[in-house]
Amino acid sequence: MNKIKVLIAENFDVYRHGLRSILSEAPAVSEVYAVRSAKDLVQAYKKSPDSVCIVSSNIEGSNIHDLMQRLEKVQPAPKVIVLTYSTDVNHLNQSLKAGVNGYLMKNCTTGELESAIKEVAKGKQAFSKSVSQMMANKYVDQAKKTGSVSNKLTKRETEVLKLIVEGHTSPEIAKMLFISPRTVETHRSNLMNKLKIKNTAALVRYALEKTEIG
Amino acid sequence: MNKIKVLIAENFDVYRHGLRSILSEAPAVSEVYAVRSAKDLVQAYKKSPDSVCIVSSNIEGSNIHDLMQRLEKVQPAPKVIVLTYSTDVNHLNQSLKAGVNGYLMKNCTTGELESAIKEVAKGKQAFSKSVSQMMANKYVDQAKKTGSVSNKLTKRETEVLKLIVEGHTSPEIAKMLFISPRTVETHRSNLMNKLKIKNTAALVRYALEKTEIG
DNA sequence: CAGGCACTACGTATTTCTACGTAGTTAAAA
DNA sequence: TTTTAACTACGTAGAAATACGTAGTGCCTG
Repeated sequence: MNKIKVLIAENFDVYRHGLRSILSEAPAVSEVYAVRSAKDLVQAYKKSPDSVCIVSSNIEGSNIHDLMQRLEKVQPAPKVIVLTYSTDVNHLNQSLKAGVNGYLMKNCTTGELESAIKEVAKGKQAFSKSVSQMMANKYVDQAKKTGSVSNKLTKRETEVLKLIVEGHTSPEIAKMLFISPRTVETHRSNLMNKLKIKNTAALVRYALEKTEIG
Repeated sequence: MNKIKVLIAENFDVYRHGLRSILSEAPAVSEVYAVRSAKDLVQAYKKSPDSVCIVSSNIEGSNIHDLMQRLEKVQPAPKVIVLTYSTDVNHLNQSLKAGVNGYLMKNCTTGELESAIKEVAKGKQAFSKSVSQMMANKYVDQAKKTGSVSNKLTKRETEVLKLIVEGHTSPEIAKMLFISPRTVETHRSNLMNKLKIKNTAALVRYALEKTEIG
């Protein structure tokens, strides 16, 4: 197997230095190039489209989805590993949807990082332990929920939920959204039915812990 | 001014490498030594008690308070900068109480890191912009709250709040705590008065975002 | 076009929550 | 010892939330 070229895109100084330092010493890696922004990454990728890209979840200048599209214009199947700082489930989902090949937590070990790069270079996928455990748990959770997998909320429901989380009562929300208080309560009702939740407290907790609200 | 010795304590590989890489290149720094755990840090500190310590907020093997005490046994006024990954206000408060000299966010720049080390080496304090901004905001918030600074909750109140967050109603909580439902409502009432909060939703949000509950 | 989904709205009844009080006991602090 | 704080408990009243329905309109899709 040929040695692997790696492109790092990370706008935080310390972390970028850390990645470069570790990967420079990795035997499987031949070249390491580090940039700060999404724009620079795309530029660099044009010059060496056979690289494995390591991208920070909070990369400056783009979200993962757009970044992937830009990379795909250069080369149809870019190899991208996302490194994340948070345990935000939404971000993971978005990244997977965007088609990334790996997803590691910021606190991964040198070993995890290296093996992930090797796997992705081979065309496989790579997830850090905590991420794959989390995915497994979610899968079980979903299955438990009577099989109905997509408990996605509608726009309006999300809107209402957001206002509930912000501490507004139903009448207040009604005024804000220019709808009837009853309608707000219908939305509350539907939210709770969908989420198998029985009161406001649990609803707020759900929103803060399992959605991008908050 | 003499060059500064730096001790790094960070259990995450990438970040530790990053710090070492950056500080090795810093002109003001003469020596850099990096360890993984609190225990190792104390050991290393005994050998060079004139070092500035850079400690990860999630350092393995100790909390900040105990770590500071251990360092103080070696040398009465250890110079410690905490690097944090989160925006957790509680952790900041605990760190300040423990007597650390600096507090930086993980996403600080190379410049911020270097100048913080210089400041702390001089015996001054150093906080990253976001941290000092946040402290300023909190100060204003506190001032607004009619001067009453300590809005700490009692044990019982914390207990009740926890159960509210878990989605239990007042009657349920009453049964769990073997007290009257009215008493639970009194606690709710007191909680909301203390926190200037007007309903359950805001209470849950407060608990999840600003306390260790959840 | 028919069917499904989202959004809207209402009725009724019950439960829970919130506001604003009072007050006894106990344990710790001044 | 006096005082303070915490925990307990209750009354009354009104506001809000929850449970259980029904139903019209618009939009998109098969």
